[in-house]
Amino acid sequence: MTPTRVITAQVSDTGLVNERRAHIAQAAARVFRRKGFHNATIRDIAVEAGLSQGSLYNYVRTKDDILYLVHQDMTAAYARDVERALEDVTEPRARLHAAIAAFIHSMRERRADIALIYQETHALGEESRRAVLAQTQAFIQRFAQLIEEARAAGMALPGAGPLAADIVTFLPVMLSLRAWRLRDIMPGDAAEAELVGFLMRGLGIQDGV
Amino acid sequence: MTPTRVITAQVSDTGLVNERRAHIAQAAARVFRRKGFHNATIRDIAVEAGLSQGSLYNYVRTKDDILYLVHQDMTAAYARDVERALEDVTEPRARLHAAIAAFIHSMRERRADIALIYQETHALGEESRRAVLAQTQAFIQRFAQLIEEARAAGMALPGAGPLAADIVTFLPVMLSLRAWRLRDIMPGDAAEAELVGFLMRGLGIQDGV
Amino acid sequence: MTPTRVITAQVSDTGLVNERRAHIAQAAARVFRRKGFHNATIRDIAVEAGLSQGSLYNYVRTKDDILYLVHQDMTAAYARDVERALEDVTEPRARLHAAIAAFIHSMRERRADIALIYQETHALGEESRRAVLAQTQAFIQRFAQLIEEARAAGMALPGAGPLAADIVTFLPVMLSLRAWRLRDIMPGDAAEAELVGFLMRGLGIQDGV
Amino acid sequence: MTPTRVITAQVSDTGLVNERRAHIAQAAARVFRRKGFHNATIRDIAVEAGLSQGSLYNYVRTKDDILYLVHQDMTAAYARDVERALEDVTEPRARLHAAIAAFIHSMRERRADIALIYQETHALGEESRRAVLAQTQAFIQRFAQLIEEARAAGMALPGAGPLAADIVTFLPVMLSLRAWRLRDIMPGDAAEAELVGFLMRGLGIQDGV
DNA sequence: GATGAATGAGCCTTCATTCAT
DNA sequence: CATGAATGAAGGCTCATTCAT
Repeated sequence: MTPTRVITAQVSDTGLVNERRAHIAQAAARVFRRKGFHNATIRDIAVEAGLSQGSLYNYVRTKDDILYLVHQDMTAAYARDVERALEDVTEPRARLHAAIAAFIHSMRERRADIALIYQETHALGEESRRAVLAQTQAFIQRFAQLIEEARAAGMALPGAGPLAADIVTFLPVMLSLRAWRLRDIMPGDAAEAELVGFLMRGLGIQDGV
Repeated sequence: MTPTRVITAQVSDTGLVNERRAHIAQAAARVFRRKGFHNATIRDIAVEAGLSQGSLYNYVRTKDDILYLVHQDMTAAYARDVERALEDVTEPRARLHAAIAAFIHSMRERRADIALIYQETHALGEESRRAVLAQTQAFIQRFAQLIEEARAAGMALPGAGPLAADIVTFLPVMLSLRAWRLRDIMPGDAAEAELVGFLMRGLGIQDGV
Repeated sequence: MTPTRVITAQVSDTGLVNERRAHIAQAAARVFRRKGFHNATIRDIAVEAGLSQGSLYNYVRTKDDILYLVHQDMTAAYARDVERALEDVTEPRARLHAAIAAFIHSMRERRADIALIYQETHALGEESRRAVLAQTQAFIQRFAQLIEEARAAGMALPGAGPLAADIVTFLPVMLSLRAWRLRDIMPGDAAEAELVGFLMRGLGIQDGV
Repeated sequence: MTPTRVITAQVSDTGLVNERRAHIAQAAARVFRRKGFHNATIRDIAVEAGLSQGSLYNYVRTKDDILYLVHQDMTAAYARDVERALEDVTEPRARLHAAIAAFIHSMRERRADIALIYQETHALGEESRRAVLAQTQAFIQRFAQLIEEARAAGMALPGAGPLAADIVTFLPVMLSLRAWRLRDIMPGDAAEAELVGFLMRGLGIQDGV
């Protein structure tokens, strides 16, 4: 949510800076998906973004900055997917269910980006990594909150222990990190459904009650 | 199980080759854990292994070979952990339970190695990656088999769908990839216990029956 | 004539690229003459050219590219020598004579470069070699053409068989590849004269008729 | 003829040394023809010779030594071809003709070896190169001698100047260094015939008189 | 602010030669 | 004498970053 880390720029026009950075992050994401972070060069990214190398460095200080921008965007993206799914749902039990389903769906749709995150987070510099993990942490706690609210609304969640939010936000990542297997086993929506069911049972929810 | 990929060596003494390769893989793993694959240099690895750069290349042909050796060893390691846990257990339902618990424990104990695998598999060359994934696939199918046997022995597994083995072999990875969070939440064995419970419920197993 | 092979550059300014490449080729030629292609390092060449290694690679993609540039330049150089000698000569019989004499002279003057070509053409990559040989072939055919024109103009060339152009363009190479001997036998211009005479007689030309 | 350069060996049994060296030179020649001198490794040569690397170094001190042995053998080979052609010919004018024809034939048959010599002589160390050039020089002088004897026997050689022996021993090299062209122009024996004719006319010999 | 050429540190890999067994 | 593992010095090439224009 709140980007912890500040990237300093050569350019002073803040609006321009933000606009360009978003543009750079998107271009970089495309390149990273294609070649991975380590095989992507600054040149590649500049070309994809339609900028000169020199210009790029007016908005970003290091390659690490770019990776950070990409992480931030991607993390924000799936968080946004979940929030969007919650927009029209008010009943707490339904909200928890909707969030889980939305997250699962998001993981499958964004599997390429998610894989990138899980592969390259460790390549971030200390500071960047901390900022990204904080962002992820906030997302996990969002789920903890949803669980709490469902419970407060009377939902029986006998299976929801201290790790519940972590489990719920981790297992669906399988749709990305195990995509190489799932491809051959079953259609994606069936996989999503099975995961939803598994998580529900794991939390101890019987028939959505 | 059956290593698909063969690494050719300059040295002919097979015993020596195997011994040295194991040594190199261990040294490399230490370096990779410290700096990641891309930031680790062959020099680093040679020094850590107590070899000259030239000697290293008598046992390995490329840096990719080293990463492959590391992957293979680590994948074999947790598979071995599971097999060991099964050695004295014969009853199919107990075997499934034992395997799950052992795998979960292994993931926590080997969390550094597991993180390495999940971060760097994509850095493997095509052929190496295929070989490693085949090895992983075999491991997943081992669990599919255990589930099948438990079911054949009369165990009710209403939650075990086509993805059961994948889920069981993926969720515990959380103990590695989310180690940065768990550290602050609860002691490791409690986390293990919670995961075991979650998986059991997810599979639809009631109190171990 | 028409350079078959295209070298891609990192730098886009075409004028600069051409200028620098010419400069690099000359520097490289000096280094190659001194140490041979295989013993010359990119570092050597960069230093000789007054460039950094990195800069060098902005104009050239591989060491092979450099060798190709050198070959191309040198081949063009002696071809140009011959063309220049033909500029003011119109009578076909005189043109053939002028071309031969000019080529012989060029071989002696450029003996160091020619030796380089004959020693290192085989070190060129497949594509480069083909391009250079095509260039050489065009030069040989130029002589075939001159011979044809002389014959059409009524010159008796009883000795000019299918290999005539090859012979005429090969024998003078002796002034380069046997320079180690000629040095001790006779002055260069006398050697040139003897070769001219030999070729003339070989072609069956009597007293320049 | 007289090998100027002495190679010191680790092994004292002279007979064994000579035998092994001949063996090594032949194996090396095969490897060199296949990959060129610079791309051939000592390992390649040892394998081809059926020796261990260590053993090889008992008979030879450096890679340069090997190249020297190969040069010496190859140079001796075509010289021997010429001598053999002279064995049954006594008449001086016929001897000159036979020598030229034999040399031309040898150049075509041994074109791969000859190309190797012309490409790699410059890779020889100072001392080795001098020894090889001395050997070549002796061969050239053999031709000078044959020319002299033919002249003494009454042969008119108006075209034979100071370079005659050099020309006669150089032009036929064309069959090797221009093999890439001749392949497409005419059959090898026709090429040989044309060269014989050309040299004869060049020397001023009319119809073998 | 934009551009893109320049830079230099560093990496993977090869290989002739040595030497302990 | 034979073996073959060990070595270390290079070498070609890449690329993030800088900086003059």
